[in-house]
Amino acid sequence: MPAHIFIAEDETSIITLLKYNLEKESYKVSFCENGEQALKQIKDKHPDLILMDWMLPDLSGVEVCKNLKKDNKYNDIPIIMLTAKGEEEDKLRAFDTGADDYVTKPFSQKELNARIKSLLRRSKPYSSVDVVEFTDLKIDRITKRVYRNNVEISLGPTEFKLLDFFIKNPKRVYSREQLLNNVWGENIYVETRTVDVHIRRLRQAINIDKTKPLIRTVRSAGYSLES
Amino acid sequence: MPAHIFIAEDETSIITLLKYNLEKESYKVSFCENGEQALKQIKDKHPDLILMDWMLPDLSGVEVCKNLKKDNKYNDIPIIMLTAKGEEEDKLRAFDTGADDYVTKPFSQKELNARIKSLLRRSKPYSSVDVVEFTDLKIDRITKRVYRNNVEISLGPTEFKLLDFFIKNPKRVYSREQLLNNVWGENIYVETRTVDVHIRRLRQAINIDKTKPLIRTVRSAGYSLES
DNA sequence: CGGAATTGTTACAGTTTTGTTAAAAACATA
DNA sequence: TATGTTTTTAACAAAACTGTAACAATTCCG
Repeated sequence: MPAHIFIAEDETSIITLLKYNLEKESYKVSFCENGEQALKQIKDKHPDLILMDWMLPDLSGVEVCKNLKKDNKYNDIPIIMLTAKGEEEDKLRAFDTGADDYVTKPFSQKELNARIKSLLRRSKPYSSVDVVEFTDLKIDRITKRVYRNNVEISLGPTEFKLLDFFIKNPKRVYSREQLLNNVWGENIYVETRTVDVHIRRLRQAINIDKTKPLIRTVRSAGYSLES
Repeated sequence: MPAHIFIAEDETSIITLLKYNLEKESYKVSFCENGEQALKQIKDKHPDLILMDWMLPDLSGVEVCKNLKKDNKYNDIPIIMLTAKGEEEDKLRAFDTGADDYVTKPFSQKELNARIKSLLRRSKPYSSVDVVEFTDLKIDRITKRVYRNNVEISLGPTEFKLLDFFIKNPKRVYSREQLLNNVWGENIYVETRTVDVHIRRLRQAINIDKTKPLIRTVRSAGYSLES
């Protein structure tokens, strides 16, 4: 289970470099080149650590940072600010907004890696984001347990990941392709019909006392988690 | 209850400055000017954070750091290295020995304060007690003895470390890689399946009177300690 | 030194999980 | 109602994963 690092940075060359470097360290990496998108994607993907450019075209990195730190759900994600300016004022402002560390461009890859490792090591073992509830469903990512009405339910690994993904954005409809990409992985070839089968297995598992269906089929579009 | 910060630093002028500054921020401050003494006092006082000079007259800061990080009781105390050298090699070595951050002298007081705040915010609650209990299990880190229902159990060194690690965060599921990193060490090459074998040995050892299983297997994820 | 304890590796068996397929069912629309 | 499309369901074989025992290498200790 590699740590997932999110990069918000508008210089393509830096992204490329970072991505190469971090993936070599076997982190899972995703990125985004502007602030609005970054905020959205971070809330969606909930990475383990964020590398954030101090300046971003539309919504500045500082703003994104502030926004995240205000939200209980996301303020535990450590953030490293990437800043081109060496001035002290900026550094302090980075910390003030809630950043956990910063590096000044151009930075040493090795040093960055060390800082990342240090932050990941220190990040809280349990945080509110690890236990997510939706209606009578509860999923604990730390203990890998799932409950319905406080009754534990046993799920296979794929079904767990599937539910975990759905619960991040309940009510949102995902196509089979989206589910394959997010639950199975990006470069894996699996039949789209396979999703149906796992949806069935998940349904079967969470439909303890034939209450509400919870997983909705949207014909010719996909599936969603409903209350 | 203000956070207690310990300073290990041999330049009196810096100590004075730091002390003045930190007490103004209403931290409780204590200090020491050489390595041997520092190590002793740290173990005695168990501060919340340490500012450690990279070079100390007798026992270097690096050595003190290493020593602390090896000890389960103290490795959760965040350490900021104070180094006069700006060279990358030193910085990296600081992180390697387990330091959580470093600043280069001369440093900005404001920046240091920010880094301290960030580290304190992020630091774990102490797992620094000698005797830890979890359900009917008791582990004494000093005497290295383990009891179940007050009956002593004999464990090999690896099994002891394994249980000790599990008991820090009971119920949390750890992957085999995480266990290898935390119990065996970071740069050691051991097959992941070896974990299974030691889990079995630990299970065998603690399953005295066939009570509860205690160690849970989470398929495709790892193991956890359960009540 | 010699025996006991500890350690990491491997192979095998047993079980669970997974993806695929095909048939049945459900749905939408003319 | 008839028809074509989409989803549900069951069954099955392949793949993945874990538990266990046995073994050799190493360390520990009297």
